[in-house]
Order: sequence, then structure tokens, then C-alpha cells
Amino acid sequence: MKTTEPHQSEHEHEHQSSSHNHNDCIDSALATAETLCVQQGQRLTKVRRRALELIWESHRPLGAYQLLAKLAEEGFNSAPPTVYRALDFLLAAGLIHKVESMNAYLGCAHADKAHKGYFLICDDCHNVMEFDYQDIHTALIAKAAQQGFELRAETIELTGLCSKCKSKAAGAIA
Amino acid sequence: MKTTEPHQSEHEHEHQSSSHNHNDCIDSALATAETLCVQQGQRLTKVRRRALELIWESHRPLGAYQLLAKLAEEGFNSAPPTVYRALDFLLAAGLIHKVESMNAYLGCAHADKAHKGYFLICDDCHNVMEFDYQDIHTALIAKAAQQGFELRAETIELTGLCSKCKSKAAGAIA
DNA sequence: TAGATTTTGTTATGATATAACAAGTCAAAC
DNA sequence: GTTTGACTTGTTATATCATAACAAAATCTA
Repeated sequence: MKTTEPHQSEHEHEHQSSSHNHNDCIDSALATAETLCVQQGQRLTKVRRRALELIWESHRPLGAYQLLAKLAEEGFNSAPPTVYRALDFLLAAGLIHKVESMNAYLGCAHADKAHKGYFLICDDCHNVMEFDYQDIHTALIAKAAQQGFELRAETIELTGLCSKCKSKAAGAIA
Repeated sequence: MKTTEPHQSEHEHEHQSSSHNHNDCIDSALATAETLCVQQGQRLTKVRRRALELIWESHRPLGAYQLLAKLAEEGFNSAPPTVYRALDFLLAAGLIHKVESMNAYLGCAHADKAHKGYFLICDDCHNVMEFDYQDIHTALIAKAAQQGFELRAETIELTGLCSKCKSKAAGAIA
């Protein structure tokens, strides 16, 4: 494994960090989304745009029906296909990820860069940190190729205890 | 990444390989299950044992309700809790894995060895190959630790085209 | 603006999973 | 060998996640 690459950690993005203004993330994500959609001749309609915002406003992965409820509150249609269509669009555009082990959806922090969505999911506070790790990606491609397997998509979801909850747990014992 | 370990591929297990007798796998898996349960003071009851066999008899991951239908045919109770209880037991005992991206369950080929369930899932034929890859595991632990994250479980599900389906696709074009 | 394409509305249903509590089974302690 | 307690299973109901199918509306393009 190469370890000489610079910036291997540059893509970390912690949702709900107390040290960042989440509004900036949302604004940036929406701006990126607009740009990408225009570039690709895709229509970021009202419901799609608002769905994306709501996903970003949530600090943790949002379930489809949670999102649907929020959309319904705002006057959008409240039938399931509404939300699943929006989610399908956003997933296809790479603007969100689905966390398979939670059946929930999360804003993608770097939709404009080709990347894989790898996640660290805290069992305790349920916050999710997306990370990018080119070395893992490269190793997985090679491993798959050994089996004659051509990789198309990767679901990498790691669960455990985040640093905050680990400290909290340690404090509780002491 | 260490590359000097021998046998880094020794755990590959392809379900539904034409070149192996799947019955041997089932027998072996069941024998291992019996042993493990006895060792751990767990009861491999009729329904749990039969559920495990049925999962193994299926050549690809089996959905909970597919399994429930098979159990019902054999006179077991046909209500969902029956199958989910069996699945929960088998998962907790490490005898099966859940493939999150498919909502389906797969026999674990090496329940007696500590390992992580990593999967290659063919988009075309839907066969699943479980693989073990210590180097990835080690790298992920290290990566998580960098973020102060203590890893507990890993969901690694890779989708794409298996070698057979790749050949088939190439043949169709030619 | 006509026709084609895409998006949304609407109704219904399918698929996956759990809650809650009652009844039965088993094994160890008495 | 019966009681006791833990574990397992039965049963009913419901929660949660997702899609099919077709009609209506909006938007793009020629």
C-alpha cells in the first residue's frame, strides 16, 4: 500500500461537528449541486432541491419517510413516490449517499469529485463521518481483480464508537 | 500493507461454484455450528438448525421471507418473528452474515475463525463470494483510529461483474 | 404551438422488520 | 421428581422501507 500520497485525509467531513458552521456546508453543497445539474443537463427541481437541503440540514442520515414528512409539512405531496423519486435522482447524480446498514440518506460532501462513500457510523450517537481513502479503494480493486471480478460499486460502512462517545463512556465508568 | 503473509486468499469461498460439492459445505457448516453452539452453551434448536441449513442450501443470499416460506412448507410457524428470531440467533453466533445492500442472509463459511465478512456481489448473476482480507481490515482499523474512532463492525460489500458474467457479456458483444 | 420528454400526482401494494405479551420447553436446584 | 427460572416459541398486530402502474401536468424542442 502506498503511504506517500499527500492529503490522504483531506476529504474527511464530520457531520455535526461543533466546530464548523453547518450552514456553510449546506450552502456549498447546494451550489455544487446546481452547478453539476446544469453541467449534466439535469433538472434540480423544487422538490429535489428542497429534499437535498433537508438531508443536509439533518445532522445525521435521514430516513426516506422522515424526509417525506418534512417535505409534506412544506406543502409537497406526501405520497412515498415523491420522496423516493427525489432520492433516486440525488443518488444518481452523486449528490447523496445511501447508508445501507441504516436505510438512510446522507449528503455527499464532495459530489464534484469522483470518490467512494466510505462511512464511520457511531453506534452511540449515530453521527456519521464520511471518509475517502484512495489506498483502500485501490486495494479493493486489486483484490477483486484477483478473482476476475470487475468492481462497480462499494459499500463500506464501519460502525463503532466515535471519539466523543468513547470519552463519554470512559467518563461514565470513572 | 504487509504482503508477506502466506495464504492471504485462503478464505475465499465461492457459493455455487460448479466445481465443488455444495453438500460438503452444508455438512461442514452444520457440524461447525453444532460445535460452536455447544462450546458457547447456546441451543441450536430445530428451527434454528433448519434455518441455517436452508440458508446454506440456497446458493445465493436468502431473504428473510423466502426463508420463512421454506420453513412454513416444512411445518414451522409461518409468522415473521419465527424467522427473524432464528436469523438474529444465527447472526449473533456468527453463523451467517447479513448482506445489507440486499437485505439478505448468507451462510458464513468460516464461523469458527474470527474474521470479517467481506463480499463480492455480482450485479448480473447475483452470486456472492465471501472473501477475507486481513490487510484491508488492518488498514481500516488504523484509518478509524486516526479519527479517534473505535471500530466494532465492518460492512464491506462490493458489487460489479464476476468473471463468468464478464465473459458472458464479452461473448454477447462479439 | 405541436409533439415528445420528463416530472409529478395518485392509488395501491409489496417487502422488510419489530413490539408486546402469552404459552410452552428445558435444565438446574431444591 | 417437582419447582423455579431462563430461554424459546406462538400469536396478533403494527411499524418501516420501497415500488408498480397509470394519469395528469410541466417543460423542452423543433
